Amino acid sequence: MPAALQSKEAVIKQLSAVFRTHGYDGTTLSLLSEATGLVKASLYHYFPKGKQDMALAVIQNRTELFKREVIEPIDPDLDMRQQFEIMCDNLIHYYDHGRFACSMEVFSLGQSRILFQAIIAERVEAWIELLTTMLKKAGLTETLARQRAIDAIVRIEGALVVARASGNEQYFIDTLHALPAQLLEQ
Amino acid sequence: MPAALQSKEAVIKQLSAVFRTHGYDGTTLSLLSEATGLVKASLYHYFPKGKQDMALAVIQNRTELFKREVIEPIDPDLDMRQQFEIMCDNLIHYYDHGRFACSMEVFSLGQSRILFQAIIAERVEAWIELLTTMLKKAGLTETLARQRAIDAIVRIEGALVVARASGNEQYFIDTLHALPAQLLEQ
DNA sequence: ATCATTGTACCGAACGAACGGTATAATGAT
DNA sequence: ATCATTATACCGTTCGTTCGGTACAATGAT
Repeated sequence: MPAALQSKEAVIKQLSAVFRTHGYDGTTLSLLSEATGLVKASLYHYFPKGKQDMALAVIQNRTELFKREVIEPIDPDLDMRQQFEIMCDNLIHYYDHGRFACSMEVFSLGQSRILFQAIIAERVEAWIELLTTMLKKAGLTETLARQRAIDAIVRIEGALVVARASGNEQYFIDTLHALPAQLLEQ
Repeated sequence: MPAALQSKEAVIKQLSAVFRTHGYDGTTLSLLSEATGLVKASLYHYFPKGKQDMALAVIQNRTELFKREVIEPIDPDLDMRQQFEIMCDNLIHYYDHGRFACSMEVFSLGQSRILFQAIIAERVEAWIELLTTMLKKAGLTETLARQRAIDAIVRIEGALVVARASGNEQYFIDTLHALPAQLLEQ
């Protein structure tokens, strides 16, 4: 068989940038074609069910990337403050310094909201659980840990929106730099 | 002349719900027609330049609504803590209890990002200034006031995203109820 | 070592449907 | 009679999707 011009993961990452810039409904096959260098028919070779398949691949890729590049690199032997600092640095890269929206944000708008509602909701709750566990390890009570976990995700998502709406990515960077201290304060 | 079946503001409010649910690119004239009960020709009678005009009307309506229903009802004689509490209650209604996205969020995605970038960025900055002024009145330093102002907007926008992504509007309500205390703490 | 076969990677052209938008005639309250 | 408003029909374009196919590398019987 012929060698692929680029790996499937490389293709998905380019799809990801388009979906996260234009949203699901705003993303056209032409845009995806332009971004990947593959014509529409070729995209259907990789993703037989079309646009839905591509969006799903992006969601799965983002989920995996989150684990691999945000969570797993955190050394569990460090103290919790340092762990949160590393996590936030990783998040800045994961979200491309605030240049693109969060996949959970864009896929909860329009048509894609109905298509991916369940899987996105699951990811939000899983993230809340993860942060709650970390914050309990840092010594917070169950209740406070959960509150702060939600607040952290709220801040991250909000910072992405504010950065994009204002055209100033610094709002995102600053928010994430402030986060570790805020999570653990008092 | 024949009386309009509904006021222009009523029409715009229905357009608003569609745009804030589907985003600019995801909003079709069919959806807008369905939501308003007006056929396409009628929409073009009210908004000669079409979809762009309608989106612009929504942005302007939201700006005005924000002033009229969020800010102006705040009694400036109350102490600042109470003023923030009223503002947050007003915001819960302004954002329809988290049922729809923020117009600044959706219009900073896809095509509309290019179309409305400037006007949306202006609105974000104006909101930051407004909150900064209020927080200085509450006794905070310029620097801290501005930080907290940004943080408040970040939290509001983030809470809308988390509520929508998780399908649980309570995340929005809870975040807004916690906000007044957080703005003024220590 | 050869070569027909197979499976993967990719593409050109076209599909019906829906898109945003427009032209124009009919409607009906003043 | 006027004129804001709406209905109908239509425009060109682009949408997501599909079909028929080519290019090419690995395979395996000879």
